[in-house]
Amino acid sequence: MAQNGSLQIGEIAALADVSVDTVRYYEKLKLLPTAARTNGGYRVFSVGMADRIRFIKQAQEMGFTLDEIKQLFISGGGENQCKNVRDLIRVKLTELEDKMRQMKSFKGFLNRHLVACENELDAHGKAASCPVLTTIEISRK
Amino acid sequence: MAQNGSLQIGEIAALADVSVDTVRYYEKLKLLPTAARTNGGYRVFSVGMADRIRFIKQAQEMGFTLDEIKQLFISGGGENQCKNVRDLIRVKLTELEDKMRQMKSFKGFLNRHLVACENELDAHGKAASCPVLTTIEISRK
DNA sequence: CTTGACACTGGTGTTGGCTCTAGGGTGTAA
DNA sequence: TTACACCCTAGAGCCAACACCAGTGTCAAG
Repeated sequence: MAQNGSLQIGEIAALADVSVDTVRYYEKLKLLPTAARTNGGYRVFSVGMADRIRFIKQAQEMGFTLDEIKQLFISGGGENQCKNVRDLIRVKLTELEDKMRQMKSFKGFLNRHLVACENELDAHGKAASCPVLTTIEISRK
Repeated sequence: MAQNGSLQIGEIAALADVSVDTVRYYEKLKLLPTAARTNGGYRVFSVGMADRIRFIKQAQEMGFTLDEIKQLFISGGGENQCKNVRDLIRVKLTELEDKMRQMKSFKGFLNRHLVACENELDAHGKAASCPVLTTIEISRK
């Protein structure tokens, strides 16, 4: 609506696929810079802010908390800013790699159970007794 | 303490690396079978329960909610029990694969920034202006 | 100059997954 | 027989990350 490529909160929220509440919340948490205002008191955003919000969302999906993401943005400032960011990214990368390894092995675990499940179903149909449940100690009352 | 290889709540909690509150909480949510009691009213657990608790914790780390994990344990019962578990595992597997793909691309993203960071540091030392922060729109006040 | 869509603030509510507290009982060891 | 570590229950509290609400203001269109 506004010229200059500047958007109001509803528009940026739609672009970034979040709610307006979320945008205000992120501003309050300093995940976004304090937005400028119109005379009427409406926040105005540059289009690029949508990218930043999407970045936040993606990082979140990767298991980062909002606080950690904020650290990534702030990370001390000053002389060693770049170094701090680098260190943070390194830590996050190893965490990510760790988690991926874990997921891989858990995937294997689920896969093995899936196969067992299907064999049992082939052999006994609907009434098959589930081999997954018994494996995970369900039966030890 | 107790013979028979049966443990009390503090012992099983330590084994599974969770708090006693967590164990009681899981029992309340039916993630664990209702524990037997001593005359004095103390819960008693078999050693194997620690495995089950650890399974729950791991599934949780993989992004499953406690409720979903419960579904895995219960999943209807009766005739189609095995089929239900199978279907659930299938859904979870595709979710897991999805997430792993996402993580891989996010890892690449972080890696690229890490490289940029290190180049900048090589070139300008401590005072390097961080290329990550500017990229993610931090500078657009 | 009113209507309707959108925006504002401050506050409360929600969900998941614990965590803590109060007030009490159990059990073994000195 | 007292000390101490552990256990019990019911319920309140807590944190993250929003969602929702009331009461009010803004503003472009007709």
